[in-house]
Amino acid sequence: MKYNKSLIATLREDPKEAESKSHRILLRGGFIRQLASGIHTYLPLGWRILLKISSIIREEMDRIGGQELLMPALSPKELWEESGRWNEYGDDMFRLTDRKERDYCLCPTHEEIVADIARNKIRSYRDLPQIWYQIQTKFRDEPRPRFGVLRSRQFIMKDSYSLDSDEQGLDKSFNLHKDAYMKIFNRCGLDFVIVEASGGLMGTGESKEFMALVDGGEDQLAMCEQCDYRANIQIAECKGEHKSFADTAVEEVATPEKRTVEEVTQFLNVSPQNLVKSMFFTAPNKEPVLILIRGDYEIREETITTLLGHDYGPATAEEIKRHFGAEPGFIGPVGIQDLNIYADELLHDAKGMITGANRDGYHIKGLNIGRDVQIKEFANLRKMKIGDRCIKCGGKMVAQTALELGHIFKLGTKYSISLGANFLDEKGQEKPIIMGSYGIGLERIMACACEQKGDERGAAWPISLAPYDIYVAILNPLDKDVTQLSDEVTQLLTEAGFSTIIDDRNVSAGIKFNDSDLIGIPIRVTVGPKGVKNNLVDIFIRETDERFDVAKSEIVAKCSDIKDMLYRRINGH
RNA sequence: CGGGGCGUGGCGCAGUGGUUUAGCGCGCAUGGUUCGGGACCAUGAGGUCGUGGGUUCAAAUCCCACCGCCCCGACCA
Repeated sequence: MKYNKSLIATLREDPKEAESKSHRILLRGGFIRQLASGIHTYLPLGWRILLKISSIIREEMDRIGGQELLMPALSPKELWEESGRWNEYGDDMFRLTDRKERDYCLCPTHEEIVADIARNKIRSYRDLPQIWYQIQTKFRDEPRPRFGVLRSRQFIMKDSYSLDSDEQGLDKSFNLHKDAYMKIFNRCGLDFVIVEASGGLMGTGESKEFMALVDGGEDQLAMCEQCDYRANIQIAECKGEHKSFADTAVEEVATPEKRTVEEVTQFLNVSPQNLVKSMFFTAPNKEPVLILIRGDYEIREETITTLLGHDYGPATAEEIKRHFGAEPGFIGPVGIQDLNIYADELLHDAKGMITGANRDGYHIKGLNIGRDVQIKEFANLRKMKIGDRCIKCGGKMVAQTALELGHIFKLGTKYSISLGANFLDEKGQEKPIIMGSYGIGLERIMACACEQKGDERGAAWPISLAPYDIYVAILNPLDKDVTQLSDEVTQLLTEAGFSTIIDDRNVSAGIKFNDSDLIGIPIRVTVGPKGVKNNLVDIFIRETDERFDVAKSEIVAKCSDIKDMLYRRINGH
């Protein structure tokens, strides 16, 4: 590949829209180009990286028996109505209408389509298990695309689906994927951890996320300092301390305009632990509920989903006023008869608490949960705070930002039941297929490699992902001796199986060096007038900053050694 | 959706009512001199100043509306 005629366009200055490290590198290096918010072109360099990633994924998916297929990106509404997700997905789903006024979506994921294939093709337990996968473009109308390719509205995903006849089969498929994913991310040269995760819209079964530790990632991980407990902070559980105060009678106290925990604690000169937050949750066509959390905690929304279902959300101020006769900030559980009340387990037996009085401008003191409130269920409803104790070992919990690379779910029968994807078991009984769903974000692997391996000079691709193995810098392409040597060198390297990009531009040396650093090609071979007299070239390793003078006859051997060394570094994980 | 910022040749920016042809750096084109960490000289091409409306003798510049993009938050496989 000759640079001179290529569609490689590096930018001399940082594009102003890029703030995160990976976004800056990808844009400056000419790997991607934005077309609209959250929508990108993958330019030749970026696309070659994505192709490298794809082939690693293919190899590992094929190794666990996955069969590649390609489902359409466009899907009719009916399938999504069968599963209920036509409504559940809401504004995150791109929708469109055809000329006959039929509704379609651009698929954000493909469980429905898989279930549809399965209900037609799978008849018997003898047809199971199956693993189907595709590498395909997904569409999600994210409320806020950001960080370039990290959260975008159109992105490439490897999604696979397992079909099994029983739970043991699902466990096996799940673990096969877990192992394959570890191999994939290791081969891509990334540092990652596996954490407990939330299923979100996918379902409520077991799920794990593959998280890359990066500064400024979108997700937060909760990690125990002592043991190996790691979880997405959204679902991390923790041990908390029970607190109780003096057991007194309920008493109203004026708290004019004091609505938030902070305002009330300051006004009454108490600690947040002394407060009970009352949160009103509603869902369309379902009974609203009241959730009680101690003042020093936030609600763990995952619990709402698992406890109540994900159509529940915080009520509007209007709904609160209508139900409680008071404004948000002044509502409480006392005297509430018509609602199911759930309380965090730390409030069990709590006495002498402060909460809203259901009267504007007033709170009540002396709340005794056991005495004054009818609790339907106590549960762990609170979000972990840094410094809480580990649920497993009691160690101290810390937080770290991370980037989600992949996610594996045990779906169970959610989609097979709603879409009627059944099979006949050994006894001739009809049963729903047990499904799993597994995703990897390809662009995220690319961006993550920039975050973890890149530096102020630009990208430094792991050899397994690099768009080219070797950057041949021709320092003076007008010098016949130099071009003759570089032609010979390039031919030797190509014949030895290296992919090369040849910088034959008639520009100054500094530009070539800087571009090769920015583009992040692992090995650079410099052919210039200095070495040409002695048939010497300069070989430079981007990742380690090592430099060697090498005779023409040794170039291929040296580059092979370096390539092997770079692969060993990756596998040394 | 709330808060903040930005929109001027390909990129980064200046200009914020009146030297009538809107500037600067980079890039691009042509010719020449250079050539080991972002060279130099000369000549040249390229802009409905996001869009629409308004104010004014006069608008990139002031006012209104809309659109787009970025950041923080909300939300989120």
